[in-house]
Amino acid sequence: MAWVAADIVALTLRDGVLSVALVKRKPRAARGRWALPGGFLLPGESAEQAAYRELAEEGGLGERDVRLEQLGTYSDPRRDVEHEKRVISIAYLALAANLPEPVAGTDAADASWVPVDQAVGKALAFDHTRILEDGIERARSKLEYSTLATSFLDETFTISELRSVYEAVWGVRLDAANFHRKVTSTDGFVEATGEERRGRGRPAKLFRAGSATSLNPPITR
Amino acid sequence: MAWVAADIVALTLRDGVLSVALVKRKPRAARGRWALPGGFLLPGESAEQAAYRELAEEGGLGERDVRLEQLGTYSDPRRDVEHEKRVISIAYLALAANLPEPVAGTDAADASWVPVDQAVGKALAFDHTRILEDGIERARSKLEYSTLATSFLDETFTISELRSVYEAVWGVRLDAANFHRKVTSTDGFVEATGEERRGRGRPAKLFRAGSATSLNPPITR
DNA sequence: CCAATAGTGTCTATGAGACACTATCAA
DNA sequence: TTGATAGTGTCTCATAGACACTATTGG
Repeated sequence: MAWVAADIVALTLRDGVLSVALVKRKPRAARGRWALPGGFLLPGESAEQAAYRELAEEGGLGERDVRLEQLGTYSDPRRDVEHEKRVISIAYLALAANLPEPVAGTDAADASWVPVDQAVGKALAFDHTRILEDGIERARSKLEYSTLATSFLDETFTISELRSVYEAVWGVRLDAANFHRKVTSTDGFVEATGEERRGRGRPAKLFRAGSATSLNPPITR
Repeated sequence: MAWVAADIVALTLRDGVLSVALVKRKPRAARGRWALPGGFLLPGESAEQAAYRELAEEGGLGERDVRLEQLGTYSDPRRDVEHEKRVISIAYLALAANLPEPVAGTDAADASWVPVDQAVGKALAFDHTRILEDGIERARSKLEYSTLATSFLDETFTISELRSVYEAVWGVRLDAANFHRKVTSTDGFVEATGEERRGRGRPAKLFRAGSATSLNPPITR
């Protein structure tokens, strides 16, 4: 018998920096420490439903705004010695665009977006640093062979914005010319809307996410 | 509060056919139905430890013989209506070579290897058909970009044997010449032992698994 | 005009796949 | 010798990446 929690690695880009939602805990266990948002499953609720519920409570996000994917389950009996009962955590990866500042719900004294480089350096509660690292690595590798990158963007976006997702998550520079050709020539990755966006320089065509979910060939890191 | 089980999709090649270990259940819930091997976590035991314990009990396998990888956690509240309490399952994928016939342990009236095509057609207990399908798909896709295929083979093997793993798991024919070149020219995938194996035809050089775990570029399906 | 950003052309090197060919054994 | 299996050579086509170039805007 164990308590089952759903915890969430919620990633977004803030000013071009990959950031994760963290909350300052209010419950007795690990009170006052920074942790991933999450909470226990309610009776009759699946872990995925619990994750969506937590996202709605702490971030005001509906199912349409966010892509959720199961990351893994953490069940080491020593992972959470501060609870009286055994706790296992089903971790989810959530990606979304322009997430609002998270709100401190009933279980949190504070909540905010933290650049991932800083977040992995913080001493997070329980084994959340490990979960966070696994989530970042999952996001990095899924960019290669899936269309996940578009989840970080609004419904319409330019190719430059899509490229900057890759550059922010991977921490590399990509050749703009080759990236443009590759993305637009991959069937189902993006589709043109016919609109344009003006700024400094030549106006950029706008695209929306296509129907494909996996990329073949992949975008190489 | 929930009961937590570890269930295992244990795959091996039997006469060139991808097969999965199934047990006929003896416990009250779903008694007499075919299911994946598995069982509840003991106090103080992680899910991974529980999975290894079940493999040892039902297959006589040590940690060295098998590669274990977490597949996912299944937590739908209706996934297991036959139990009185809620049960969630942490599923593992296990790959091994030449597995012995599984033995019926305390929780099983019978146990055997079943070709995966037959197994997905059986009405397995709970949501085990879904878990099995996820496990097969995971194995198929991991062959592409990891060195997982060598887990299906003995410590030393020929390139033809390695190729037949891909052919059995993917259900395709691969060009022997190109496969040989690709595998031997990928750093760290296989390393020659200097030995040979004789049979009909030209003797085949023997190899063992190299130190690499990920394949770049991948083997394409 | 210039700076900035978007997007195209083009060359090269690499690698996948087709398939002809050579090598080495058992029977 | 023949048939079977292992392994190499070689050609073609596709594509990734480098980078020069053109296109279109704001200031």
